[in-house]
Amino acid sequence: MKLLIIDDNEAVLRSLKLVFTGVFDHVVTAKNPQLLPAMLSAGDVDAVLLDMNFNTCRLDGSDGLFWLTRIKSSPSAPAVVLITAFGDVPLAVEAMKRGAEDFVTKPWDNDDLIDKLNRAMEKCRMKKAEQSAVSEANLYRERADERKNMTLEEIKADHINNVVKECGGNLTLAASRLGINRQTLYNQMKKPPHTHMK
Amino acid sequence: MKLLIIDDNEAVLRSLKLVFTGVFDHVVTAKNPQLLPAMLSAGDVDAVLLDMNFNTCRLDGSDGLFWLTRIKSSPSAPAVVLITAFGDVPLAVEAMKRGAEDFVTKPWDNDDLIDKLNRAMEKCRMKKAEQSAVSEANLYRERADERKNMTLEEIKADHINNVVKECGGNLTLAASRLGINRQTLYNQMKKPPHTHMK
DNA sequence: TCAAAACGTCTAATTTTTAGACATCATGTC
DNA sequence: GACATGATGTCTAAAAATTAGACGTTTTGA
Repeated sequence: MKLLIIDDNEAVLRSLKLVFTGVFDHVVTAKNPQLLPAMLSAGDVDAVLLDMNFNTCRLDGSDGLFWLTRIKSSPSAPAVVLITAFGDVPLAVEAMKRGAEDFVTKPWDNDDLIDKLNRAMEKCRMKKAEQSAVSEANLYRERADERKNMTLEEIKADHINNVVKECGGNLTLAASRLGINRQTLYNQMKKPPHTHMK
Repeated sequence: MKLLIIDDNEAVLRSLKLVFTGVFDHVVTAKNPQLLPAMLSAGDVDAVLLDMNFNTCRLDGSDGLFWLTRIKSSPSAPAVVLITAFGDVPLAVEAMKRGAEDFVTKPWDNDDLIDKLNRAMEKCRMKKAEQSAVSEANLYRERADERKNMTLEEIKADHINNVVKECGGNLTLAASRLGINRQTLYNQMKKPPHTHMK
């Protein structure tokens, strides 16, 4: 498990790092989010604990929202927990709308923060699992659409392939499952990909 | 468009109703959420504007969270926007986690609130559309699983049925699409549902 | 090591598919 | 309404595919 902690206050950074050392295998800290894209590109970050204010002129959290959106733009994005000293309700709501898993205010409680990070990662895993289930299901939908324009010969060849694969190459079993003669199965498999008879 | 407004303060209720009359076709108000399940059962509510505190002894919003969860337990749940005078960040975050589309604090701005309701409904529509797309795609996945255990004869019959349906019953066209002789298509369709040859 | 199962191949009988032809029926276009 | 175009239902005879069964060899698993 790898955690990225981004906060412009060095004392906070040290303190947070201490909290999470032992909880995460790797804890990486950074004083500003400029290097975030590079750090995420490796794809091995499981969670990001992100402060909302970096630009001392802007304490409205828009920096944090910007980087949150940036992090969450990837489908393999890590869990993101936002942390801020100047948090108000509208900011928290906006952050949640943009996909943050949690939003906490300083000062924080160590155990509570650990708990929130764990839950955030779990939630993020769930979201990803759901998303991949969706894309997988969509593949099936696309296949069904393609089937509509297939010739009977192609459908047969396709199904034969599937069943043979399912039977681990056992042609006798596959023929039995398909309800056809073993010889016929041989013939069908000997055919070149697209043979238009006559 | 139908809006449900739940708030224990009658003055607030009247005021909110005024705001949304003209924006929604129907605006129904209630002083407490006890009747919510009954009001939602008709299924014609598009949005709920829900106050977080009804029990005067408990101002932590737990009542609101309870009812939020209750409303969102149905797959056809309406959009929910929470409104509270005692809102803090943790409560707002928890509400968003539980599926609220938005969370606003009193006092409110009329135009802003209208805007938030509209966006909430749009968001809710998007969620539902996504959800129904998922279930539809899952149907296709199930069909593909069933196909695995089908006989070649059954697969052929199934595909023939689909293509014929696709061609609106035009057998000549269907035969052409299937890449088979018209006569053959007649023969296949004349077969009783399950004929195991010989 | 040994038996059961799978493989590859063959044959001859059976069944299916095919192209083509033909008259009839529906379609919609002028 | 007349007419052309395309779909339908049916037939034939040739071509092609499928079938059960058989046989020796190879794999597999106990």
